[in-house]
Amino acid sequence: MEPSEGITCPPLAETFGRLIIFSMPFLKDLNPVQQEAVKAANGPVMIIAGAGSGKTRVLTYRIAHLVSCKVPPHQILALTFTNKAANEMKERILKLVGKGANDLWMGTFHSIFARILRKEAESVGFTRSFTIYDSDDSLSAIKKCMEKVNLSQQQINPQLIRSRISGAKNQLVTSKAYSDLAKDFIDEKVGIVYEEYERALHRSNAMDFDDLLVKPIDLFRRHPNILEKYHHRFKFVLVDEFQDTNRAQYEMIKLLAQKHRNICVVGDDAQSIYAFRGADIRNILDFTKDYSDCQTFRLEQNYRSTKSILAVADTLIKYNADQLRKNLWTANQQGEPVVLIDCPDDRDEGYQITRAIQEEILDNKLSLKDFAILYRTNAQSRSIEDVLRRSGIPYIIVGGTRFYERKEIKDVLAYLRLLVNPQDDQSFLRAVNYPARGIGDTSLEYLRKYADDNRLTLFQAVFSLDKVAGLQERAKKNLAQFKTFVEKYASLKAQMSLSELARSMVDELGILKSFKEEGTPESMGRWENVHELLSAISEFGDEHPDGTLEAFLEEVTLVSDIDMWEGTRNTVTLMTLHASKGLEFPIVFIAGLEEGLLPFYSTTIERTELEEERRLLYVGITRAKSKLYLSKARLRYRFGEVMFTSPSRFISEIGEDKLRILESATARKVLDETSFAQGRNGNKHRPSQKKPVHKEPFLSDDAPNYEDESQEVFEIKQGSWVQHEMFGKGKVIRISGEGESAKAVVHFDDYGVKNLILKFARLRLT
DNA sequence: GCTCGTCTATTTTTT
DNA sequence: ATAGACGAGC
Repeated sequence: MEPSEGITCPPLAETFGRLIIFSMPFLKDLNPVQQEAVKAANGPVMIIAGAGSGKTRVLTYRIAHLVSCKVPPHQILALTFTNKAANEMKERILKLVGKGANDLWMGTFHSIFARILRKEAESVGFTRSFTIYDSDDSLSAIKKCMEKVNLSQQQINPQLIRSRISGAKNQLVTSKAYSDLAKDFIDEKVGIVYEEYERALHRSNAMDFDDLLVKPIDLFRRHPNILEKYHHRFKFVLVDEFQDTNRAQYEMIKLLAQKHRNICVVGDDAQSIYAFRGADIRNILDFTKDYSDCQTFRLEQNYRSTKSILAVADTLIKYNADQLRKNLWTANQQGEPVVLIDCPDDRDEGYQITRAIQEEILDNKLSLKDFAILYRTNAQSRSIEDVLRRSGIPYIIVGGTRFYERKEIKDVLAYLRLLVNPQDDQSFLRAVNYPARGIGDTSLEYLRKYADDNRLTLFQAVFSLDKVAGLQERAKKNLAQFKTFVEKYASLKAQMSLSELARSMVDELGILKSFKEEGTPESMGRWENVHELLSAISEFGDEHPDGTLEAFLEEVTLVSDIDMWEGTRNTVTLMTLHASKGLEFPIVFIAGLEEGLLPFYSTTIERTELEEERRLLYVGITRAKSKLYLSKARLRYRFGEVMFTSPSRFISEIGEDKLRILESATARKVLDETSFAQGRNGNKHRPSQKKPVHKEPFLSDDAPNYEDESQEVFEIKQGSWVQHEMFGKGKVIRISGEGESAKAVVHFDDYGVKNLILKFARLRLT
């Protein structure tokens, strides 16, 4: 190993002490271990950071420390898991060290290496305008490859093939090696498809997500001079969420850091929740072997949660056999007990959560953005949404059907992608007959045959239509028109702004018009989505005045759901447990603690998978700052059928002594509009003899808030103009019911018609 | 080649 | 429950 050239104020250990005092007054904000972790600038460092232990703070201060020690920011590479994490960190560093932070190389593995690959594309046999295929694109490419090698989708599920290929890539197994190693029928076939798939990608000048990690490793191994260049460039490498790295990512880090050995990884084995995607906890263990001189720091003080919450988390995670020694503790208050709400069904679960939110808001002066509702599967959001919507509680959902994966969006993007890279066969297939141009499967089959025989891409094949056997004259004409269309906009690309280009193209395609003409609610939704895409493009143009179409497309393919969530709007947030990683909320609900759902399983479950489910719940629990609610339903609709459920094993692992259990059998009746009035006669829903945690302003006469609000409620009638906290101004169309169960149908100027329960909606007259 | 109707899987989790 | 895939008929 050569001596590090990264630091211009050597020897570090001696000078740092003084430097810090003058240039880093902010070190005071750190506890002793955190300070040590920040100051250990040279050599390999591993930081085991428990949940809420100030991990991000240590990472940002560490980088700020390097910068204040005269390390040029562009020599620092920080790899994160989401764009959101990268941006947040960058902002925090900006505050600490000023503008220089803009030169940091900070981003997700995928975006950083996409950037490097664009620069070096030629060396791996691609051009710099290569397309990035998302999992959807890979899947359809794989289907095409299966057709080509005469493998029917009935024989092997294409999804299975995709996940095998992806798994192989994560382990750095090439298609050749895969085929050579194949032992059984399925693996043999996967190997064949894998090889074909690689050829297809290459021909299309496209890479899938996994390639963004694999190709750079290839590049560095084959071209030591290029690796040398990046060694020179990145003298300090930091990796966040190290527990979620896979084999390929680990190799990559190793390659990049092998010269200077200034590698710092931060992670928490207890929060590893992406093993299903190839993340390998062994990376944490291997790190200490590969870097035997590494310094290890353990951040064990939790600054986020109450003692009650942490005790629940700790009890649970102890059931995992695979874990590193760690002792998470907090100096925070004991706090309120963790609540488990036991509900008759999933609809009631939604009611109970909604009700608890309303109580918390009234009792503790909290606002909507203080609440998060977490669940295992996206499908669970529906029953909760229904109740929130009817109660007039604004909410936002992170995830679900991703915006950029919607069909209409991908259709438009396919055109934009073709303008950049006409060789992209997947985009070609998507665009060529949308909107319908009379180019059907048969014609495309002829075209594909010709392209295959002559080793051309589909777009290249369109240049010699006369040589394509079988094509009807009409199909030829239509294909030629399509070609002209793409070429026209490809050449306009240089002359128009991004948003002008997209707008005029969408216009000429008549996409918006046809959605509007169709007029169904679905097509109007699509119309809105395409509009939103166009505004996203304009916005991108405004933010990056010289941003290219390539850059926009790349950003769009590499965003995650959580990246788009700002967390600033005053609404309740709903998301999956996975998406919640790295976030925190004063009050957290985790719904659906039932066997099969959390832990999730369909048939059997391996121990390792079970442990991952446990970690997943652990992640959810440790998001909560002051109060945590768990909930379960005895009946749940799944696959459109009512299913009996049994309580999650995690509940008994946590132990009932650590939980306050609320039985909601009668609460449902209380909330039901028809019987609401009787509900106030001491129809308490808590069987517990303990004092209820909260007053029950909605159920008892002594609730002052209710009196206050009812005054307003009385004046709201049909035709009134009202103001809602979230929906803004609107006009009351109809009032139904009376007293506490009175409901209003309101037409809001900006949000359309909403059905609200007056008591909860907090409408004001305008 | 297109459209309508039926059938099917889909409900893990994601860059 | 629902959207996408697939097949039959126009």
